[in-house]
Amino acid sequence: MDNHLSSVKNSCRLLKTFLDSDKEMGVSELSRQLQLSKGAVHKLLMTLESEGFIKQNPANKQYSLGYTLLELGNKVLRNHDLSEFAKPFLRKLAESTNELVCLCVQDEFDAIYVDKIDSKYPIRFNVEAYRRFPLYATSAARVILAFQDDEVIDHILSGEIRTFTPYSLKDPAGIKERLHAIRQRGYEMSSNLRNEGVTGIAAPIRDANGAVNASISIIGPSDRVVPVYQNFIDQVLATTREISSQLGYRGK
Amino acid sequence: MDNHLSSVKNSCRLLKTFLDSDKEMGVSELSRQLQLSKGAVHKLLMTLESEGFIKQNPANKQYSLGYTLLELGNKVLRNHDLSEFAKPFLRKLAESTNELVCLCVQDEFDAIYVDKIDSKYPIRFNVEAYRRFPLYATSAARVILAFQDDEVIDHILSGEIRTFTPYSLKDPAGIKERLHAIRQRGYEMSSNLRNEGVTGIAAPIRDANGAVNASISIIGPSDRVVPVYQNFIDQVLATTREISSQLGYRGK
DNA sequence: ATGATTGTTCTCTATACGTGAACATCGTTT
DNA sequence: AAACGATGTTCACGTATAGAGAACAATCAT
Repeated sequence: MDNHLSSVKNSCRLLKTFLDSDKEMGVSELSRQLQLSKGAVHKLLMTLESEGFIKQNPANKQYSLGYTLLELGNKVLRNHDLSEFAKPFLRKLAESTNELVCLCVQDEFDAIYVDKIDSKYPIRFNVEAYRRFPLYATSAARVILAFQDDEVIDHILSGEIRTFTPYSLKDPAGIKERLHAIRQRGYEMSSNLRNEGVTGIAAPIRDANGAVNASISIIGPSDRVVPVYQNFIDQVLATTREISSQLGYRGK
Repeated sequence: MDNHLSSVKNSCRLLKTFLDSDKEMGVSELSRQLQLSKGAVHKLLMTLESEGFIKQNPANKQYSLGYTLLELGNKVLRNHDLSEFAKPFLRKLAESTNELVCLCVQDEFDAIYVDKIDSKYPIRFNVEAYRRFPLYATSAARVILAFQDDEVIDHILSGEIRTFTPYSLKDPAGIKERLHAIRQRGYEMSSNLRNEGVTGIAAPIRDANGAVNASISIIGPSDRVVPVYQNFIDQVLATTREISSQLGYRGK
C-alpha cells in the first residue's frame, strides 16, 4: 500500500462500514470494526462531522452518515450522462412491457443499478438501486461481464463466488462458458439464479468504441416473463441497439 | 483548526469541489481550487480512487465522483426514518392538492429537500432534491428556522444573505420579524421570494420533544395556489400535526 | 518542432498521525 | 447507593507520513 494517505483511507473505510449496518454506531464499535484506536476513530469522526460527512446524534452520542453524502451521491447521478440519456428509452420499455426495467453499469469489479422503473403490476419484483453486487450474479451484470477482457473475467472468477439461491452459478468454468454464449448471441436470459421465481432478460449498451459498460434489463416473475420471452428479448435488444447507435456505435 | 486530520479534511474539501462543477476536473485545477500542491492532490485522488470515492476517465485522465458516493448517499436516505415515515402523508397531500409536495429537513445551517412528489399538472414548478440552500430562503426552510434558538437565528442572519429574486428578503431585522410571525401563527406562506411567480405554503414537523427539524410544504405557480391558499394551509397543517402527533409530540 | 499545458513521480523534513493510557459519563447490576 | 462495566472524550509522545517543491513525462496547441 504505497503512496496512499492512511488517514484518508481510514476515513473512507469508516464511512463504508455504515453501509453494512442499519443503525447508528459509536466510537468503540467503529474502532473494533476498523481495528483502529478509539482516539484515532474519534479524531476521524470529528473531522468528518465538521465537513458534514458524519453527524452525531446528541441524545446518545452515536454517529451516522451526514447529508453531505446525499448531495455528493446525487451529484454522481446528475453527472452521469448515460442515465439521463437512457431515461426516455427506459420509460418506453417499461410502458410496453409493464415490468421492472433497469439500467445497470459496471464500476470496477461490481455492478450497480443506477436507474430503474418499477412494474405497474400489484405483484412485482423489486431491486435495490445504487447497491453494488457481483458482476456474475444477475443477467444485467453478466451481459456486461461477458464483453470484458479475459483478464478481468478471470480475475473476478478466481475470487470467491457468492451464491444467492440453490440455483446460483458457482462453478467458474461453467460461468465462463455461459459468458461466451452470451457474447455469441448478444443477450442474456436467466431464471432463479439471483432470486427464485424471477427471470431477467438483459442486453448490452455499447459506447462509440464498442466497449460495454452498461446494460438494460427487464426483470419480473417468471410466470409472467417466460411465456413472452421472445418478445421481451426483441424489445430489449431493439432498445440497447438504438441507444448504442445514438452513442456513436457503428456495429451490428 | 485543532484536533482535525488535515488530509481527511482536504479529501472532504476535494470531494465537495465537485458539487460546484458540472464537469470532470484534473489535478491542476483541483490543486488551484484547494490551494494544495499538485503532488498532494494527486495522492489524495489515488487514495480516494482506490476506495471508489473518485474515478478517473482513462481517455482524458480527468477525475470525477465515484459510485461509492452513490451508495453512501442512498444509505443516508434509507437510514433517515422520517422520510420513510412521512412518505404516505406526502402522497396523500400530493393527491389532494395536485401540487408539488416537499419534505424539508435542517442540516446544520442549511436546509435540504429529502423527498418530494411532483405535481401532475403539465405546468409545474420543480425543486432540486438533496441540494443545500439557506435556511432563510424558502417557506419550507423558514418555517424550520423560526423555531430554532435565537443564537442560531442570529448566527445565520449575521452572515451573508443570498438573494434569488428582486423580492427576496435581505434585511436581517425584517427576516427576524417574519420568523416571529411564523412562530405565532404556526405556518409560513410566501410568494416570489425564491422564484418569481411561485408560492410556497409550509408547516413544521415536531418531534417528541417539540423540537422542529423538518417541514412539509406545498409549492406551485401562484395563480393556481393563491386562490385556494386557505384550503392548502389547512391541509398542510393537518398533515404536519398528524405526523408530529404520531412522532410523540403532545402539543397543540 | 516548440512551448505551454497537463498528469505523475520523486526526495526530503516538519509535523500531523495513530497509539495507549488516563479521564469522564453514562446505564446496569448488585 | 455503590460498584461496575461500558461508553465517549482528551492527552502526551515518538514514528511514520503528509505535503511542498522540483523534476519528469505525456499531451495538446500553436
